[in-house]
Amino acid sequence: MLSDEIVAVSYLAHLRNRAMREQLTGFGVPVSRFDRVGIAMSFFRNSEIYGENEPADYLYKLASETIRTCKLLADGRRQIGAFYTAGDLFGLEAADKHPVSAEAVVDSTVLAFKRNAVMSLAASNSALQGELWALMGQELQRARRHNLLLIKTALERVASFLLEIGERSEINSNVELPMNRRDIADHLGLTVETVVRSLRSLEVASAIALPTFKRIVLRDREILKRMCS
Amino acid sequence: MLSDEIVAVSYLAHLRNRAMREQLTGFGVPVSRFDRVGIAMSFFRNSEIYGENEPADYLYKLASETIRTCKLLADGRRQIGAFYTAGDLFGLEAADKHPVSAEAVVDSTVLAFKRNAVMSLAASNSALQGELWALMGQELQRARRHNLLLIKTALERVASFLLEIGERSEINSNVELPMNRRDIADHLGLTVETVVRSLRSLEVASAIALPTFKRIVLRDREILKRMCS
DNA sequence: CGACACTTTGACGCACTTCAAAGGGGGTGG
DNA sequence: CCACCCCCTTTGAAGTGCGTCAAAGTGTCG
Repeated sequence: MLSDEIVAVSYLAHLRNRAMREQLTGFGVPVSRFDRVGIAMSFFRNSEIYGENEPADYLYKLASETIRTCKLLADGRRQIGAFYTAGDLFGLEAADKHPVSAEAVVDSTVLAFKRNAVMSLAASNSALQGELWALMGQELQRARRHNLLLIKTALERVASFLLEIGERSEINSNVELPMNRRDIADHLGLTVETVVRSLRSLEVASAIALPTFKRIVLRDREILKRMCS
Repeated sequence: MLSDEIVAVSYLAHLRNRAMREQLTGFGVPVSRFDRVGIAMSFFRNSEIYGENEPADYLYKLASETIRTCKLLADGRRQIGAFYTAGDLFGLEAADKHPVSAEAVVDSTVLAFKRNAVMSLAASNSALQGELWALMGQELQRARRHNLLLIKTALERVASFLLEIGERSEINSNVELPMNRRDIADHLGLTVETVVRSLRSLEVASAIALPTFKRIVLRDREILKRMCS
């Protein structure tokens, strides 16, 4: 049983564990077999959940808010591989070390699962195994789509990015960005200034509106789609 | 048994099947559980092994030469995701469609395996399952490393590329490039001209030598490493 | 030998970066 | 509640790395 594996990873997590899991049920977070067990942990914004090359002993499910995975180059350039939102699983690696680090974009809560426990449970549970397989597939797809994005022009990258995060909240067109311009820039392989100018030019083209820094209204997704490539 | 699944995928493959498998043993191709079964198929250079969005019914092991995986943008831009060399497995997807196409860079030979057969065999064979899991992990790592490459400068990209293909033939520093400049450019997200100029400037820096179009001598890997970022 | 595809080189233009400075917004303390 | 500060965002001007276009050079195959 996975529940046997629950240990106090941090004192904070230990204290808040039960209360948080109870809170989580009210958050509209998708429910799966992962939700019943695992250690609830909170992270302040910009704090590190795990670092590059650290042992990948845990697998995480994001309970609330937003996480980014990063890779740093020697000269300080930063690559944000992906943003994860509530309900997403992250931190699963085929190798035993994390090739990227994970940080909280804003104050966030995760459920942590012992990798060994999950993997050994999967050995005898084909449904779980399928879930993990699908997860790896999604990660691969995500990485490949990002590759494709990185060969596009600045405007195309920003438009693609907006559509991608817009998909997650399809119903209304108001998108609340959890990350700042620097995060977006490092995700798209651009500078902050270029991101800003691209957003502005999308606004001029009536594709979007920018009521505040962090809120974007997707006024015309068709224009955005046409600008994607 | 997988051997039951062997069918004639193409007439050519059918005819050459046995003879090719016999030839393959002499090629120094790494041997694994995959080599005993599967359909040997040959492809002329630039011919397509499978296309984007085609059903992913087969998994392939490259017996000889070189394969590239491609994605095309609407306006004709091409992204080469990866090059595969003899012994590599490719074409395994979590989804049931190939998200990228695969083409032969030069005349090449592959062994094809029914995906269903491999997957169902893996269900009862944990060693094979581990092999497939590791393969997905490699693909993910490859994609992520490529992401990182695409945020670098032209010179850094070319240097990284040379070191990567240089790793495969570590012993001597003579690298025989199977692909042309356009393939390299489309892999690195650059133009042919920029690739050429970067190679020339690496030659001027005494990092490499270019005796012919397709042969590159890695004269100083330390310089290349320093130029990687 | 000639046709062809690929590679290389040069000149020029542009998209994005860099550098600099001004313009909010939100939080804290008085 | 206002004032101040800090961080983030935005804008402008100038620089540059890479793309584009054009043409010459090189290897290969019939």
